[in-house]
Amino acid sequence: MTENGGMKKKVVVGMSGGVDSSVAACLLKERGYDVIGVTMQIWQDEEPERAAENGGCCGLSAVDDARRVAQALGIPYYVMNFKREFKRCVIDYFTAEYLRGRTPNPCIACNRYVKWEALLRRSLEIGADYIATGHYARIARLPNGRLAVSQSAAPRKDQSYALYNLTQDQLSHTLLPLGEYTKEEVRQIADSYRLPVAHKPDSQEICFVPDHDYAAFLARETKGHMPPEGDFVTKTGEALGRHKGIAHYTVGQRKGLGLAMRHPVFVTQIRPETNEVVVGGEEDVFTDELFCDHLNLMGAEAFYEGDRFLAKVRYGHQGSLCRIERAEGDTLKCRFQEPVRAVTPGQAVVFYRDGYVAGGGVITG
RNA sequence: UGGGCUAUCGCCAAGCGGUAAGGCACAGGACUUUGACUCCUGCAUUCGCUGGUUCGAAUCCAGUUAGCCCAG
Repeated sequence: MTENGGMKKKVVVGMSGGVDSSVAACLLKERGYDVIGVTMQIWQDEEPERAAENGGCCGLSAVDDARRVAQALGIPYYVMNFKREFKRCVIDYFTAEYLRGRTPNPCIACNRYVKWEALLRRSLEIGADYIATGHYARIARLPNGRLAVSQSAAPRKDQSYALYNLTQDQLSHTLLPLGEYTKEEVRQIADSYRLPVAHKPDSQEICFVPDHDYAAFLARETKGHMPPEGDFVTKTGEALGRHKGIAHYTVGQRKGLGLAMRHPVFVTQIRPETNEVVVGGEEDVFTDELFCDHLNLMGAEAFYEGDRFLAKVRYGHQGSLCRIERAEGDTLKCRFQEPVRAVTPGQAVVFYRDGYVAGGGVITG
């Protein structure tokens, strides 16, 4: 017996070796799917001893752990190499954005282009009907007929934001089995099935920059061709000191500026044209309007002036009410009811309505 | 060269005879499947230097050094 009436549906589960994706595979198997475990090799070092220490969502202990889980579940398991796609769609994008003084979100790019494009394509090629991941989010069919990612049953852990850029076609081939569970429940399930990764710590930070030093990573990627030093200035143009190069900063940043003022100072703007980093007080980092481009329509078939949404400006943002002021092509402008902190070019803005993702885009200013 | 002022942690800055506030910066940790933000913890046995007065001085006195300002 299966949930899908008769024919066993085949699903490829992207297994990172962590608890979440392991439980995702486990749950799908329980529900009667024909489950195949796959770990994507995307950036890891070849030397296992070095990579083994990296616990990230895509770390390398990854492969060992994922294989063990697959074995425990009795499902076939493969490692697929997507380094090429990852380099092009994630790392190169990540680097280019920072060099432009913007702040990328690599997880979103990885989801859209590596997991849900490269992995999905190859999964379909080997006869799968779906791919699945351990994201905390759900997928719903809306009254208008469109598919949309909706927020997880566990609000604290909701990861719908990172999936806003998926297409209708991609969603139609996607299962997110963890959407109804909380992190605690997932760990309990892992425990009850005696999965070897039940108590593995959560991943964090950028998977391909495990030491958290993204500036050093950029320097390696660019072979030292980093944007030059420049001035820290106030919004009125007063020079306050020297910065290390625009790639080292992001809007809203406080730490690492080395500026000893009477009060904390934050980056309020990065100006690539003049190589200036503008700083100001806490109040200067709030704004009530936002522009974005590369709009991806998900639950909404279009955006119109006057539409109201709850907008998230970064992963983990609780969301702020806003109203669309202009929508042209795949760009739009919205205004927030209350000022929002650190609206940052390069980051994604995701528009929610009734808990589902209506769409989202890349912040331009 | 006279006269005045100021010298306290990397920066700003309390302190005014009773045994070194605070802010910024910085470091470490927590939080976090992005960058940030936020939170917690740490951070001058010592107050330009040398003497003196005092039970006791960063705080008073003398000298000295440095910087600033006004006279020249």
